Amino acid sequence: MGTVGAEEHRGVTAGPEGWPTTEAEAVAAQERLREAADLVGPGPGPDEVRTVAGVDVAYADDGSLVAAAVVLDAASLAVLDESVHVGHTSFPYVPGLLAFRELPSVAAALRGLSRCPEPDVVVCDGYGIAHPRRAGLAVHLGVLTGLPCFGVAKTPFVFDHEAPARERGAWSPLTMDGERVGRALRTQDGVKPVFVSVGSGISLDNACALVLRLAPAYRQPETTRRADRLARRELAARTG
DNA sequence: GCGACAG
DNA sequence: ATCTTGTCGC
Repeated sequence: MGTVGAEEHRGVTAGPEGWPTTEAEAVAAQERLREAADLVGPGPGPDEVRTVAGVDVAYADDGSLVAAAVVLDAASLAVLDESVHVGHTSFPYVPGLLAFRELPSVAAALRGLSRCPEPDVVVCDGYGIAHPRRAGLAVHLGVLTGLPCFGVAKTPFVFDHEAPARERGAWSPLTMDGERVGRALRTQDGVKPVFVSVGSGISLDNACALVLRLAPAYRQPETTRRADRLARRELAARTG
């Protein structure tokens, strides 16, 4: 259980009051967080979701970063609102503690949404309860914002799963110690699946149904693609 | 005990 | 995450 590097400590004042600055504090915060997550309510079903937000962060070599939030119309996938937050890293990347590196900036980007400040659902780039302490990025953001939230990751991390059938829509359980923590969901025929796990305020069924609507043409949901593109474009514009 | 490990 | 050209395929 080490301490965060000294250079990484600078700037933590920019984060929320009481935001962890060491790995030990972060782990303790996650233990408390899992209690606050809503893993019961099914949340909004596919036909009840009008607006969906996607968030992502892009990093530069010098420690600067750009967090982006994009809100899409769930039916047409048209962009309804966009927001970026420019900042710098205040916590290193530590497997299992990604939220402490990304969330302060992501929260800031969400606060910057002016046209559509309260989307029906938020989609994260990473995991929810599929996490060593059941407190991944999406759980954290869901509790922090009070909005239904789930995660869509690109790699299996440390979980087990059988390959889902080849067709779009096919899925198989993502497990950890025999416990179901998410799903490997095929969003395109013959393309590697994405890994969906609940954060808070929405069921796994509803999350997966929404992911399929958000991914009509590519592996990843449009929310993530749009947020990723926006963050990179803004970072490039501020760099060389 | 050590290493691997979302982005 | 980021570093990076061409290349195979619809």
